Amino acid sequence: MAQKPSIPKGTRDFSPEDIAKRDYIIDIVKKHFKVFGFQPIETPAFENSDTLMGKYGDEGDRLIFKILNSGDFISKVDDVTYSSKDSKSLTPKISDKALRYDLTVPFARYVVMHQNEIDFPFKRYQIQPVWRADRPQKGRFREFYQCDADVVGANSLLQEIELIQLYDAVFTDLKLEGVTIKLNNRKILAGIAEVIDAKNNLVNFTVALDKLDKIGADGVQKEMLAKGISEQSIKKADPLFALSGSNTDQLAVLKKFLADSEQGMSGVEDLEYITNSIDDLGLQSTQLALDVTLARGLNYYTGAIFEVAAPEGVQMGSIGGGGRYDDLTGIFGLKDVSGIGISFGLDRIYLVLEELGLFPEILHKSLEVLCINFGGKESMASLKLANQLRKHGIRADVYPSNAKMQKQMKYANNRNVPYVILIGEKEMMNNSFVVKNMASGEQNTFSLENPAVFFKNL
RNA sequence: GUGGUUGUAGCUCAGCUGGUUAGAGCGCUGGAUUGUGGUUCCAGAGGUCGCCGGUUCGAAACCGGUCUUCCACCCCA
Repeated sequence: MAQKPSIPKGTRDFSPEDIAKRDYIIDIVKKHFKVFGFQPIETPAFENSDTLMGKYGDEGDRLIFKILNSGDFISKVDDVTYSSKDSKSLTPKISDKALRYDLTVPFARYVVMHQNEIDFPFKRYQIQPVWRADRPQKGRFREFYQCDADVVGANSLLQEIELIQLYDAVFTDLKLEGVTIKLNNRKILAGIAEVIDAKNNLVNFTVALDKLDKIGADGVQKEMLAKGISEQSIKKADPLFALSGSNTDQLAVLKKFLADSEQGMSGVEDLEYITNSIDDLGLQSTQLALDVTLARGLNYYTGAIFEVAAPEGVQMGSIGGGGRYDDLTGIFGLKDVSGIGISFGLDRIYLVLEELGLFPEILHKSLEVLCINFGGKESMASLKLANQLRKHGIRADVYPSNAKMQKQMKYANNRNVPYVILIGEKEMMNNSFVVKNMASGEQNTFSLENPAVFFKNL
């Protein structure tokens, strides 16, 4: 062998068993997307750079994979830019396309481009890979799948409630118990910043607050101080660090805390309405937990913020996230269209299901029946029988060559085939076939005249 | 992008402070078993020790670089 081939860092091959498991998740997610009235779209793997750049903050820009222009792109760069050795100014001259970074921004672009053919409110789902030039870690890849459901053109809180129920429906169907849907509202965060006099430091404040469960109150306060938030402001925020108890308890505290902030109170009202409605409607297996420290996607979320945490005891970052964005399409020239969406992190859900052993056993059975090949007329009879089985939707195959029985049986065993069929010389003579149950070792003979006797209760 | 970590057979991993021909289990191939897998027994194949360079009489081991793995930070699904 020459040099061993490899794949880029953070990417993966998916083998048949992986695909079976991924399809299992995708099928369930898709099923509920459809049942909730979402319609599928797909967008290109790469977009024009200016569609993506600047939409995810500086950090996001860094993580976007840029695609080099075709042709002799370097000769078209002017000497000043070329010799400046500055990637930031050089990049736009040699690259005008980039790989999709998430599904939300391309969707916003799609809505604006197709606004005249879309019936609003528009509920769309999209399951496609996205790419980030991040450094890989557990559950973090450079190519991974997102499964998004978004509603645009509807700004009632009913959407928030519905999407929480959608999360619940999917995780219940996946038999993944103990998932927590964390809920916050950007208006709450803005209100807090207002009340504690840190309005112009909102992002730094929330990013630091987000780390509360990770680095503790001390760590958060230290970071806030370092980011230029005054000691008085941090002191005023003190009640937040101790916030705990039921959703109702927390809301009561917030109501007092945010009394002087119009925006904050509006956020409290939203959360109150959502949590009350969910209490009313009920959730099957997930739980909804208010979390004022939650601060994701600040670059475009304006209202609700969601984040889905794996069951306790599983070491995994969030397995889903989303929120409301009042003006996402505004950046592409379509004003006043409110949107809200959630995302399922397929690859992380996969890892969680794997860790908890929640994939159904049936996924391992890629083939239900294998016919042993005895060559000649016998193999033709097997092929005929296999075709009859296939017509009834049974996954059946004939071993492709007249190899040793031992080898064929071993193949069936390794592939987890539950039934092996033998049609040899003996069986040909009396027009029959033998079925071996691989789990029990039991063998039964059936007539080739009426194979349905065998397969009717498969 | 910053700091650390890992890489030895198809897989999981041993391999001592540098010393002859680099090991195990599982898997694979063949046989015991010419119509029976999964259990058992016997035999066998399979490695430029991630890659490039350096130190040394001698490197899987030490040093430098590079790629990769995983982890923390940043950020995120």
